[in-house]
Amino acid sequence: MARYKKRERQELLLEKVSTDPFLTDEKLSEVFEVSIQTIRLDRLELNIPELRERIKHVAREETEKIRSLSLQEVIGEIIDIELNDHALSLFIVEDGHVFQKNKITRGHYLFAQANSLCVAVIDEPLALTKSADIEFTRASKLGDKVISKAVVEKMDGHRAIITVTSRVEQRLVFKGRFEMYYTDETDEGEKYG
Amino acid sequence: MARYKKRERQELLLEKVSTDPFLTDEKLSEVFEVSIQTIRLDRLELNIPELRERIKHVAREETEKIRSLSLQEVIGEIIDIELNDHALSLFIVEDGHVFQKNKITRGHYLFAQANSLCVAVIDEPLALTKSADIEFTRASKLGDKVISKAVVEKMDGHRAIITVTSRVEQRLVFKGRFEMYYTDETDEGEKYG
DNA sequence: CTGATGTTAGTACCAACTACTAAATGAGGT
DNA sequence: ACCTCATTTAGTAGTTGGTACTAACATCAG
Repeated sequence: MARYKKRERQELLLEKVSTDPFLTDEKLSEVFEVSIQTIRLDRLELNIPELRERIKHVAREETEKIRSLSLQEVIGEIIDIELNDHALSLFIVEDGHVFQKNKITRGHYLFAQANSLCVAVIDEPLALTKSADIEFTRASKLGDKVISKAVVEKMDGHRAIITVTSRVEQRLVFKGRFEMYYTDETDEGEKYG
Repeated sequence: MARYKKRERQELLLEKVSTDPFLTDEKLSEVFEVSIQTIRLDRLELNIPELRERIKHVAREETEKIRSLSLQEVIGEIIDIELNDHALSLFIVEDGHVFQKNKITRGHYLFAQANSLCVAVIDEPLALTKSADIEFTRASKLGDKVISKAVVEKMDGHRAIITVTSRVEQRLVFKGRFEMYYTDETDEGEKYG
């Protein structure tokens, strides 16, 4: 392992640090077979913060991601809404949403966007999906911006019919017809899921 | 704000630190109006690690959570599978999967379990959901163990029909009929999503 | 050979600690 | 009021993983 020249080492350093932020300067100096000072100069030039700052950063970032990925009320970001009438949301397909092999979006994320949009558009304390007919008309892929539109067709008593269409650059990727159950009693829930 | 007595202070300390792990001993000593040494004695007695260790811990823990919640290939754990015939999976409803208000499972997680089971049961390089008719028959809740069963009804050419039923303690919570598109060409994907 | 670029050494200093000793302050109990 | 034990505070030395700075090498190209 002949030592790298500056340029090369710095590129590898960036990569190393971003894949494993838990490396001290000392460890890095061993990996690259240079002195600690060299590593520090490199970090200075590349604006890589010190170990503790890096860790703090991932800790904060990840806690936020957790909230936005798993605890969020809605998959996708709502960009327009008229309660009990219609709603629009944007969902950007990221790495975790696709099949690794071919980068095609997993169907259930498109469904999740549509489903949570239906829940959101209904202006009642409790709204649950009762049934749905759905169709995936085209494959969407990593990086796509999926715009989903929900239109409330009918509301009577405790039942709403909503049609959803999702498009990437005007082209339909998903459509569905959702039957929702809703009520103003907050703690029902022994009926549907 | 009269200062607390030891017992009380230590309980509050545990709570404080777990809700916000980014607090230094100095900040904590200000909050509780005691000296830094007192805080350190408390941490010693309660086995609370120092700031840096706490941060390191959340940073590592959270990165794992991310992977298990968002990047997993299958929602739920496959417990039995006979390719092109049938498959069973178990999905335990956790905090991130339910509505906070009433702890009812969001529909799209049940759909995700069924959908990913359908993808898994088909023994071909590429399998995509083309359409589905689904029904949520009962509400499932936080802590429920949902067993999903997929049965391949028919396979011809590039099309498979799969019926899925999901139950919590024998009681049906979800059922669906999935139409899947599949092919042995790895990089198709311009058809469905 | 000289100069620029790159690398290493070394010092002083910092935050946020641990580990330890020792002194001051309570709060009761009799 | 006095003694006592628990609690709190103070202070010192040492650690990790750094920053910031100065100064001394090393390497190579023209």
